[in-house]
Amino acid sequence: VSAEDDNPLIRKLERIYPLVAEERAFILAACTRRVEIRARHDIVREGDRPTESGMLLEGMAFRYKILADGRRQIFSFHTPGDMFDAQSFLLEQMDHGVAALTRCSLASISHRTLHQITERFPNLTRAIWKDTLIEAAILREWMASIGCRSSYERIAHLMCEMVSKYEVLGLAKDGAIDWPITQLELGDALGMTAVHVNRTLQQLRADGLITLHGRKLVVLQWEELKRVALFAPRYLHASPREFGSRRQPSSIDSEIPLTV
Amino acid sequence: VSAEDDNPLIRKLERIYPLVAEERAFILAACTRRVEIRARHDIVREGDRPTESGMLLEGMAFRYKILADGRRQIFSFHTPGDMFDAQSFLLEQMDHGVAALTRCSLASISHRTLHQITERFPNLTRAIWKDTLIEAAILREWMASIGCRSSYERIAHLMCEMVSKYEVLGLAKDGAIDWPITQLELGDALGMTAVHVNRTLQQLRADGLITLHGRKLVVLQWEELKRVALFAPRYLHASPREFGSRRQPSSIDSEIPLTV
DNA sequence: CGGGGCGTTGACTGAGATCAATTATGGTGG
DNA sequence: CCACCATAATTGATCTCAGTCAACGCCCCG
Repeated sequence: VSAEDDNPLIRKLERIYPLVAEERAFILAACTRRVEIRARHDIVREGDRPTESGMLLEGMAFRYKILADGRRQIFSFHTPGDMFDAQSFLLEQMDHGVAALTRCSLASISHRTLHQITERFPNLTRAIWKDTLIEAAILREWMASIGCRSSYERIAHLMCEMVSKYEVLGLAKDGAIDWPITQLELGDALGMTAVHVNRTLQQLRADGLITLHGRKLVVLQWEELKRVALFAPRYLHASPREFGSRRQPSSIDSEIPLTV
Repeated sequence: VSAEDDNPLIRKLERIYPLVAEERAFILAACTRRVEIRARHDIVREGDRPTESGMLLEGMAFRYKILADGRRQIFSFHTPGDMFDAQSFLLEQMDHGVAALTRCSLASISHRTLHQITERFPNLTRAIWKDTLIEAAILREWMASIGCRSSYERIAHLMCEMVSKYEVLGLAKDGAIDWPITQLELGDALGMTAVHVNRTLQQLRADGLITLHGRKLVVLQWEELKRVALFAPRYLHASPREFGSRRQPSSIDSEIPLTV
């Protein structure tokens, strides 16, 4: 296992866009500075003008915004390999904050280095740009959840999304994933109150779709969960191959491999 | 007035990132093909694999997604100069559709040309990338609206946003702008029903904040509208200077020019 | 002048918010 | 190892904003 294979950002970029050795080496050399952030602490705040962009090595983080009167909206949950504030390279001032959901380990890339990448490595530039576009696509689906889906469907959909992300990372075992998200955070992410999140989770449990306790989510009925969530993973822009690991082989699956 | 000044995309990119003559010329040469689209017709559909990206010259368009059971979410409204599907350059398949709200006039840039831009014009690449990041920032604020704001605040906020956009384009006169959005579309954009949009609009009118009839929106009390909308325009990432055109000069305005 | 969107209104319903306790749970220091 | 505390989860009662259903008017355009 080389150092390159240990870098989750390189692994991610490779998944969405093949890189050549020189590009990998440049990235590897670029993300040197390491930082540790405690759970529930800010990584970047709205209004900041960062001079470097962070990349998640370990742990989970989320983006959020707090309105003038205190209401909070959470926009995304981030997993290792995510450049959660790549935008700060081109947009001087942060229009939202990023905080650690668990203890997080970060690497950072200076904006100066990112500038050099855009000057010298068009291929790498497209890869990182593409990554920011995928994030926007996920944001849109999330918005469709809040705007269109019932609270039951919303939670189911977020679970489908998180399990899919973890599977791509190889961090899901038989539909079981880490779930460090509190019910309050889940509410702020999906536009509902913690109380109603609680009742809806109980409904999902009662329906036998999931179990959830002690920061661990287990999906018991994947097909049914996807159905109720209206989950159509095209928006994740991951190659269909990457979803192949679900353990429910059937003749239909092999005939229509694009259907997830 | 040169041909360059007539191209709304160049004007927009210049606003967010200064260009040199060669870059302007390349863009100008690139957007040749013109298309006219009738109101309420699709420009691109979910599932399409475009080979060129469109740019709005005239009219208004919107992005949307329709869930499996017919519910629709509208994600954004686009004005002249917007590259409403720049993402299709890097994401092969459309995960959402784009449709014309009014009769639209488009120019298109082939993905081959965009590829050349990323190879040869890093500055231009950053400008277009930055534009896609601003769009994502607007998306996030929109999401905060649906997730956190009441329906009254939501509509007020969208109006603030649209007026601000039109002002930057020089298409707003004393708080009056084109408003070709039907109440049904407004509902699908803001996650509420047309009936409730109707009642909420009446409330905004009764409160003396706006008038709205015959595709024309007039803001009567800009400060009050911003206040109830919790409008904090940082997320638009336009230089504060660009909001200076509001016709309410006061001593305070000149002392604190950053306050919009 | 007639039809189809679009806007408007009223009555009723319901999903989810709010308020207020009570019960786990997990991390900490003695 | 255990008491302690803050945070998170859970439960019940009540309320309200917004959805649903249905009807009707208006206006533009063919």
